[in-house]
Amino acid sequence: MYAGRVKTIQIDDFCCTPLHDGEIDADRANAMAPMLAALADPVRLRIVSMLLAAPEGTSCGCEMEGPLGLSQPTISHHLKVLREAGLVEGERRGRWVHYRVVTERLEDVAEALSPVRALV
Amino acid sequence: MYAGRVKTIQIDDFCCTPLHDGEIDADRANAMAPMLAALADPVRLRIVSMLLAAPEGTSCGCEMEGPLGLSQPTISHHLKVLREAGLVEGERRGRWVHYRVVTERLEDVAEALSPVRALV
DNA sequence: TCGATGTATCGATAATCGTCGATATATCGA
DNA sequence: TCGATATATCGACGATTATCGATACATCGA
Repeated sequence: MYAGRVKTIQIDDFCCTPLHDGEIDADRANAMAPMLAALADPVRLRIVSMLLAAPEGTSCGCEMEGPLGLSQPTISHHLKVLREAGLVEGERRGRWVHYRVVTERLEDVAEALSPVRALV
Repeated sequence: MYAGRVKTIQIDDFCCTPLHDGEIDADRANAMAPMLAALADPVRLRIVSMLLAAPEGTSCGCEMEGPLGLSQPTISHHLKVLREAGLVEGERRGRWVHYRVVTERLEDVAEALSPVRALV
């Protein structure tokens, strides 16, 4: 075996091998970020959790003002963010709009974040 | 909030049963939101994914400028956000800092977002 | 039709965020 | 010690965000 000569490089004179995209490339990252941003708020996390825990998985927005301690426009804003991220859906029933979590979307996010599954 | 009186209530004159906190109460929501916020950025998602895909699960920051197309201060900023969220750790090796994903933390986030597990 | 109630939108404000250039700090090789 | 390289911090800028009061829209009961 030759002793060295591959170049006069020191073995410590580089940091690491080149990086490449992993499971998540630029396009996927751009698609996922808005969903995570929609969840990255304490109020919206609680909304999602409350909806999941509601008797039939649905509730109207008017029930949320009390528990969350926020104004109606603010809650409407948060529901809109969640809706636009595809994480909840609203269905009008008379005066009220019943919201439910789109569990498939939520699962997708959870799945994408699971490093174990990403590595298997 | 109920629209009707508890007494002379019409069967259709209320929207739904009262809401309570689900799996995620206010404290937990406040604790989780920063972790999700750290992940709610395309650049940081790619950093995490690249680290997970790196040969030994680690890489120095200097390898990221090229693939991400961002300046060194910007990448350093994103790594700091991920560090402060507990999602990555950095270990100094000479001139370089080798970063790795704290997979346990990432699993925690994924777990908390999985509605199936939350309901079982 | 009218008044009451739930929801959405508008406009404003204070706070946060992503990005960069300039600069400081840390480590190595010479 | 000095110069080179990797990383962190600082200061600034434009963009986005969370929140609210005011207001518009939608639906119901009377």
